[in-house]
Amino acid sequence: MKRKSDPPQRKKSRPYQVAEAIKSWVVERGLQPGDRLPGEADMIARFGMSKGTIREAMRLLQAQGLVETKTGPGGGSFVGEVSADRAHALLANYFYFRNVSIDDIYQVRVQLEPENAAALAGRLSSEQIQELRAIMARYQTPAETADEERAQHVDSLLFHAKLAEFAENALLGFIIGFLAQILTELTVFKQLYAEPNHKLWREGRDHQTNLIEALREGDPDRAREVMLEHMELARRLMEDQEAVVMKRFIAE
Amino acid sequence: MKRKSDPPQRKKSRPYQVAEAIKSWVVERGLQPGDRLPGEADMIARFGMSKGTIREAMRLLQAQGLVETKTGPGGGSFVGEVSADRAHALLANYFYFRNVSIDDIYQVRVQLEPENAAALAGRLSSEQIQELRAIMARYQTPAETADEERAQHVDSLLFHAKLAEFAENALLGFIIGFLAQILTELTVFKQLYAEPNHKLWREGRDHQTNLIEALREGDPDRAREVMLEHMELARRLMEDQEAVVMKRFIAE
DNA sequence: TAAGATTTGTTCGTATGTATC
DNA sequence: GGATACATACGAACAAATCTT
Repeated sequence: MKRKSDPPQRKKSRPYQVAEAIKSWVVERGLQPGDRLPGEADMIARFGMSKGTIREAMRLLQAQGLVETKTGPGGGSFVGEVSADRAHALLANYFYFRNVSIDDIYQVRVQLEPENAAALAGRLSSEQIQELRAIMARYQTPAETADEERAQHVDSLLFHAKLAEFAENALLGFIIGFLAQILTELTVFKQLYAEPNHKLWREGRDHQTNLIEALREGDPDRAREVMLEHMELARRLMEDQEAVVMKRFIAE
Repeated sequence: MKRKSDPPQRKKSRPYQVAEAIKSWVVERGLQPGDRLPGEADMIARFGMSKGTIREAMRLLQAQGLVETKTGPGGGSFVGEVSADRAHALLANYFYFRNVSIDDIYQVRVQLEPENAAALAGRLSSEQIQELRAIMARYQTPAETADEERAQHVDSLLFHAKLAEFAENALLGFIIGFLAQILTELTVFKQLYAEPNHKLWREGRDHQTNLIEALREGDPDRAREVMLEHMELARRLMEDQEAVVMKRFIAE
């Protein structure tokens, strides 16, 4: 398919082979998160390789979030479920050497956030609505200092992260959550949102209030509409900010 | 922020600490892909740790695609750029234990593919247009067998992957490429697209022909429109297929 | 082609750390 | 607190890959 003339294709290292074998093993047996994997000694015997090699293999899997290990009796390696945070971090690495502008992020957000809002209309429990209100409450009073301003922006991104968490479509939810995460880091570490524009910011809060209403009443069209306005507003707010990009490595 | 009462928080393993240190080192010095990292012997001296520990640290970084190593003279560890394929694979792991239906995928595609098409209108070189045509050429003749049918569907997904590759918005491009990748794997390994519907399929090809025209002429609105129709058609084609989800582990 | 130099890859034996009972 | 079971870490030697001459 995509090979020219069977290029070099170096032999894969043994830890790598072991890691692949373990993954296949997990898939074939349909193991679930928390299920136990063979211990070190066991693997040394099974694969006929040294302890170091086996350990390196486990590190490969650990870095991907696929296994977790514990020491002590009853310890060992277990199948792990990749957390959203870890997946965010691994994905952020991909963009580290690539240029992604704020506007690039909003180009995606404008498309997906309204869709998520619409899909959520009428499907949130009163507890979930309550959670959203609780987050909103944190930025009802006007910010006085630049630090407060930043904190409020982070909270408003948390609002979107919550909506992402509530999404039934895990794919849609992940992407939105990832974007909120990136914007949060940019807000905290860079001087994003440097110049507050209070009028526009108040408009933004009104959007969220209206959005919660639409979600509660189960009006998908209105939820989509409100969120779209909200995104377009935010995008305008960010207009000057450009070229500031994702420059970070995995946190975990 | 999110801690209850400073929970256990076990001490991090040494390889993990070393990996973190190396990442910071790369970030602080602004190292670029291909840049050389200290050799094993050097690190053993710097960190005052054993060879095995250092090697495990490198494996952690390797699994994330952040470093590459080569043996022999002039070999060693180098800063690596995370490839799209690797990022796809790492991300797919996140969805392994989560339910993502075909329709979930299309809910995102319907929003993003038209946007990408519009953004690309009038910005493709004639070489790029040629590449797209070359791919399309592969499925102009009606498929006779089920295998041919599948191969054609894979090629048509390659068409979308190419558009993703051409995207100037790396974020948008990545997501679209990821979805094309997932659908390709589902097509190849599961019996997705099992029942060919020739009439709808021909419509799909016409869409792509029209799309190329719109891209060449630099008509974003038409490009968006055509792609949207194309997506809605594809979504309808997949209507019956549901619950088939991402069940696989990392490939490379 | 072949030998030597350089750097990562692998092994084994031993010792230490850590959590459970 | 002590015994147990497990991962974690060290060090020295050897193997394999690859570049240079």
